[in-house]
Amino acid sequence: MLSHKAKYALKALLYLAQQEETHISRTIEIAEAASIPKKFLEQILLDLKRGHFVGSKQGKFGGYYLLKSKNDITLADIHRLFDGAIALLPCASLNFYERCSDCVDESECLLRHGLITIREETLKAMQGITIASLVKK
Amino acid sequence: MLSHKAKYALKALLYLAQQEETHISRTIEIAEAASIPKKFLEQILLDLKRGHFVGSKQGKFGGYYLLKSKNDITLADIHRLFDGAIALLPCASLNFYERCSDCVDESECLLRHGLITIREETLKAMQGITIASLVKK
DNA sequence: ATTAATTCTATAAAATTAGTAGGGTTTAAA
DNA sequence: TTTAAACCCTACTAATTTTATAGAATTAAT
Repeated sequence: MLSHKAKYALKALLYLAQQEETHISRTIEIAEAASIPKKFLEQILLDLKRGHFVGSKQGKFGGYYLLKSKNDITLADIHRLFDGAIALLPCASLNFYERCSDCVDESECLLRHGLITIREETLKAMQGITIASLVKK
Repeated sequence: MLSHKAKYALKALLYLAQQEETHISRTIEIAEAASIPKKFLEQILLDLKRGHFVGSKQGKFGGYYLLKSKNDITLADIHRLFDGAIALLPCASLNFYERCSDCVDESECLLRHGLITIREETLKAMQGITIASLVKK
């Protein structure tokens, strides 16, 4: 399941993607349009900025805008940024690999093999969903 | 990600699947073989029993055994029993459907459509992984 | 200077997770 | 019929994560 943070991030990105290219959106504007608590959204937008998905303009008349193309922001990206690994266990993860503390011999683990299969399929599916594909409905 | 409970459940089921058909496994035996805290495993086995995946024999020389065929226990089943919905949001779930409180009009939600696609693909993949397929390596 | 916006850090309440504790109940063997 | 060995059940707890909120600092345009 997605955290609220990830869900709100996606909704915010969808909002930005639907504005004109040159438009700069204020946090409060996004928050109201997408029913997201404003102060919470502030943090989320900063995370998206640190992840180089959005850019910002500070000061009066400032706000946020898409930095990457809608076609280059995938569900997998946002999941990883806010909710971490796509895989079902850290030992089956590419980007968030961690050994299981209760694992005796990883290469012999019956579970890991199956979970790597799942990760591959889920990842492919999540990479197929982009902000652009969602906006196009 | 899977919870420890779901992971332990899968490891316990894998252990049971590798025993002879007639063998009854004690909790302590599974716990030691699979490095699972015994008292925690007790709860998990009870949940598996309530889910009709395993059967039990009480009293002295009692224990647990597989109730369903290894081919009929899927990763999707165990995920749902311990970790709930397969879908990334409750509004995109079949078995754990819930409306989003921040959603104005669900039929118009751009996110939901994509998440239903993901759920369908993930579910198919997870239903393809059975205890039998994991044991066969 | 003033105003309006982002940025940053700290805090807090609520929920979830990962167990632990301590019995109660059932069964079978001695 | 007593006893031991196992499952069964409920409650509790400590730690972590999640979901925010608060308030001040910084930045930029007028």
